[in-house]
Amino acid sequence: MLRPKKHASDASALARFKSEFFKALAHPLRIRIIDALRDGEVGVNDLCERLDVEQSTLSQQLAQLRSRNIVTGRKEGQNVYYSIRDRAIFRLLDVAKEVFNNQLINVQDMLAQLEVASGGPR
Amino acid sequence: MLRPKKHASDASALARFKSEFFKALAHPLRIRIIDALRDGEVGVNDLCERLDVEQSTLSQQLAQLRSRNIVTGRKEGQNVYYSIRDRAIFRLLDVAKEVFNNQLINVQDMLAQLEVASGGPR
DNA sequence: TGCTTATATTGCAATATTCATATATAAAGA
DNA sequence: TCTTTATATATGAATATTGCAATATAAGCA
Repeated sequence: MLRPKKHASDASALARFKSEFFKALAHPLRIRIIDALRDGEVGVNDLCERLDVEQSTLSQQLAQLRSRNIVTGRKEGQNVYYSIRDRAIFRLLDVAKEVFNNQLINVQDMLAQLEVASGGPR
Repeated sequence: MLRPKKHASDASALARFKSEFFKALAHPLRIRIIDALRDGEVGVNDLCERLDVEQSTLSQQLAQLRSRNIVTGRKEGQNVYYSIRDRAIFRLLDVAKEVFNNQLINVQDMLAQLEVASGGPR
């Protein structure tokens, strides 16, 4: 063993944190929220209509993105405007898109693949 | 509405697929597996020892990475050697690290933050 | 103060994920 | 063939995540 287990906690801790971060991106609605914030801050009300989801559902997902420091909310009067904290996030999404493109499949195939991967339609 | 709902399925489908992809990275062990494959293919047996996990647990997580086209396994005799399909994955991890660095916190703080974000230690 | 609008949070049932044990499969050797 | 070794898969219990409905909070207005 190069490193005794007692000293491996750092690498493992980093892995835990990284995975927490990716978890923030591991939900369709959260991806759509981030995409909706590409061009700057958007109000919750606006988001709710654009994404066509329940208000409480949106608020919950926003809370997750907040707790992972991905978005930040600015309160103005009764409204709250959300924006992305670090635009490097978009690069992350773009690199991800690149990985998809490398796989040379289109969205239709992606969906079919999705269903295979998850053992059939839910 | 700019786009009627019936035509929004593509963006939503892409979001679903992206989130599936990030789900693959949303687990500490899977991150560690990917990291372990940075320098080329590694046998399952070797991985199992390096990562210090149950054989079946490792095999299950490898199956997830396989089903999402992130790794591929090459069988040689009784052994199976895994490798990363597309090295763009590593760029993804590197950009993620950059996001962490932008937050200007160290691993210790990350862990503390983890516990707050998840509502306390598990 | 009471009313309305915007957002957040709580409670809870449904669903999904994880991990270990046990079992299956497949290759190699005796 | 029987045995061993390597890997994969099935089963099931524990845990985590999700999304809706209901409720709370907070700001602005009558």
